[in-house]
Amino acid sequence: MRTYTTGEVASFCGVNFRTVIRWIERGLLNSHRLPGRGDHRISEADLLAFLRQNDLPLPPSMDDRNRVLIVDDEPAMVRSIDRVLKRRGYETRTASDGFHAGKQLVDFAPGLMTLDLQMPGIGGLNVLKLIRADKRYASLNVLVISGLPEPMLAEAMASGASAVLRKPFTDLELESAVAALQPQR
Amino acid sequence: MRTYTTGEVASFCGVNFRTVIRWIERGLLNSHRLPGRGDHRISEADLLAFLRQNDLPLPPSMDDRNRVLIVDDEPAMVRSIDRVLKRRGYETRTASDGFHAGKQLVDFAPGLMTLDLQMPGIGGLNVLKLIRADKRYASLNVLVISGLPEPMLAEAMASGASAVLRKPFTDLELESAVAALQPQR
DNA sequence: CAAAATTGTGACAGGTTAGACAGTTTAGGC
DNA sequence: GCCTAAACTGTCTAACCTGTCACAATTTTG
Repeated sequence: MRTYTTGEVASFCGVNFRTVIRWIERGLLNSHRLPGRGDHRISEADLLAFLRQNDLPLPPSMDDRNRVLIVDDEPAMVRSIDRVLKRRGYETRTASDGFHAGKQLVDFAPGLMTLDLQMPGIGGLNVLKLIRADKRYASLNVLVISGLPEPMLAEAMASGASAVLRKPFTDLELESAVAALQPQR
Repeated sequence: MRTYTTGEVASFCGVNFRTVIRWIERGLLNSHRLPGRGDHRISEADLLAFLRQNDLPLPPSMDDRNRVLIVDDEPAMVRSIDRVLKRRGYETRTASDGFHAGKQLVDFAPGLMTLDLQMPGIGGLNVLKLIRADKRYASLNVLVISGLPEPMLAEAMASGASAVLRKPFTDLELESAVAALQPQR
């Protein structure tokens, strides 16, 4: 389960971290503390409870589990992945080029992105590297899907892929690859 | 997303903070409240909706007319445009590929985008078409900048460019092209 | 047309807390 | 193992909240 620091909670709520600590001291928000400096760590569940209790808006990043962004330039492949994931209850969006991928990434705020390495133009590996260079997408899972040989897949893992899936794959293999990446909250 | 306090909204609108609270109480302006003292926090979207609804002027930081996104794959050209526009008081960001352009478009929410047609990968014309296919960017001005021959520029206009600027151009030509596109609100 | 009622805004007071600052320590990244 | 960004504590100030009142502008009524 993910935990948040006081600073993260503070920025979610648009307040100073000092205020978050006061909420904790007053018992409004649960936390546990690290030895050492006594850092607070707030579990996602506690934060969610607090936000709901006070009618505060959820940070979009906390609701992203259900959203999958499918990035692939072959329409047939997009449709195939889309069908499988929709059937499993995921909310999906698709992008078939780097521009759309970047746009959807911010707009849609997916929790998971499936990424074909053979993208026209920018290339899937570069998209992956750009994402990993941006802290805000640190928690985004990227499932690289490709028919390229093993060394390329290994490079993708080295560049920050959360997992890779070799083409061709069965529906079941896709489903389990995606399920394996779902954070257990 | 940024949030504002009643005091900030009050100073934007030139009224007493007490009045802002009354607007909220009357349901004219949405807000959520913090535990503790019960401070109001107004999201940028809610504030924007309220200001538009009542024909109030936008604070400069929320006014997208001040923001220009420069999209060009040649670093020298980017710097040149950037320098001219910064000097005129615009807030600028740059992108040198489709992916970044898409990301900045959502993140930065510019009022104007300068776009080079010869982009690596996706191609500027396609970027333009994608933008025009998205209703949310209907009010975004796109200034196409290119050294390509007339027929291509005409095609850009047909694809939704707000204006075109032929390379090479002088600083003054750029300034007036940008100024001509500023909507008079 | 004038007086009265209504409505909206600002001002003041009293209570409470969020934010800023300074000084210190450490968790996390390389 | 080192370095930096980010966390902690304590304190003070500024900002926010509520309630009430006065005043001005607008609308209604006589």
